Amino acid sequence: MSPAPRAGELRWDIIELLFFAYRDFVGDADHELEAFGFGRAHHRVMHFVHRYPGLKVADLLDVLRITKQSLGRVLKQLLDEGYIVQKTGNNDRRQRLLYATAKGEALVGKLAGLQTDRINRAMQDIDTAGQEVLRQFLRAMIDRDDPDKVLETIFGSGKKPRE
Amino acid sequence: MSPAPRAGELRWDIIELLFFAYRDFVGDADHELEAFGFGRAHHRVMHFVHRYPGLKVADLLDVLRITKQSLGRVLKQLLDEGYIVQKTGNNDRRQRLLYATAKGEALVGKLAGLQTDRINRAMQDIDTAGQEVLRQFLRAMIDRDDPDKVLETIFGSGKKPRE
DNA sequence: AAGATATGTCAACATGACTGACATAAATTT
DNA sequence: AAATTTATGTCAGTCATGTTGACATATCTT
Repeated sequence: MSPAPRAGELRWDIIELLFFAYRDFVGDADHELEAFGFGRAHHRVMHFVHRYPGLKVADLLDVLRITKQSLGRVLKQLLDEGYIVQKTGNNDRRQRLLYATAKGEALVGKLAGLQTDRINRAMQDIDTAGQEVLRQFLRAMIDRDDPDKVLETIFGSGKKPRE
Repeated sequence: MSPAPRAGELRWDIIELLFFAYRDFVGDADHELEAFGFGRAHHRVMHFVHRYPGLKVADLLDVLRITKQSLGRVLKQLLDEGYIVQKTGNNDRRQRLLYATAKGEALVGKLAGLQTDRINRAMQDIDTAGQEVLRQFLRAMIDRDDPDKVLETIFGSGKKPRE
């Protein structure tokens, strides 16, 4: 009845640190995106298309976990403005494989640069072993049931999509 | 020894891990919130009111970095449904100090329990030193210029707001 | 008494989610 | 060959949560 759930056991500190850390982490990109008239949705699409060239629309929907209607608007803008191109699939001509253009790569790189600066700053006093603990933690925070194509790459072979 | 990236290299791996880890982390709460007809906005408000009892409305606006109009709708629902109560400030009777009710604490505790389960799972193979590295990293990811009242508490004295 | 501050509220609007329905082209199955 | 399924795109409407601007009220400060 009186729940008093597990008063001493709750990880309030980590929960809060994750909130603030992620807020400021995405804030770096948000600021820059304004200048382009884009939002977070555009960033996420650009990021994964750049990192996993030739991604199918269906794969992207899986990764982002949004509906095709929602993706449609954002993707259309990125196509119209020349940040992404589509190529018809070789085996299956219904598929539209997605690739970042040079313009798209430049944008994604700029945003990743800002976020990398923050990460490097936060890691500067952490040795190599500590950095590996960090990766281990972040990977273990991610659901592994029903992984999408990107997570399969991240977890499956350790093979990296780009250098 | 994973090669520490040379200057100029981008931290694609960490950027991506943060995206997926945070998505699944907040996903735990999102799912549960649906049953209450609430969203993330309600969760954030409940969390900080619970953790920092007697928080002023203005402080909450600072922490959440949203406008009072946006907060207003969410806060009104939480007040109407009895998850939060307001008390007039002692020194300054214009202030409305916010407190979680038992009902509110139960909800926040439940959500924190779900997230704590995930954190514990992710930390199970990490020793105490590693866990401290983790906290250090997350703290270093947060902007420290212009800290709000909550961040002052987190950074300022190390004094914890609750057990 | 006048002004500043803390809060609340009305109205309008933007973004990025959602559901449901339907269209087209291409692949697959019968 | 015809029927069905799949991959994608699109129209229309809704919802949640953010925004700006204007204004009201109570209370504190000067």
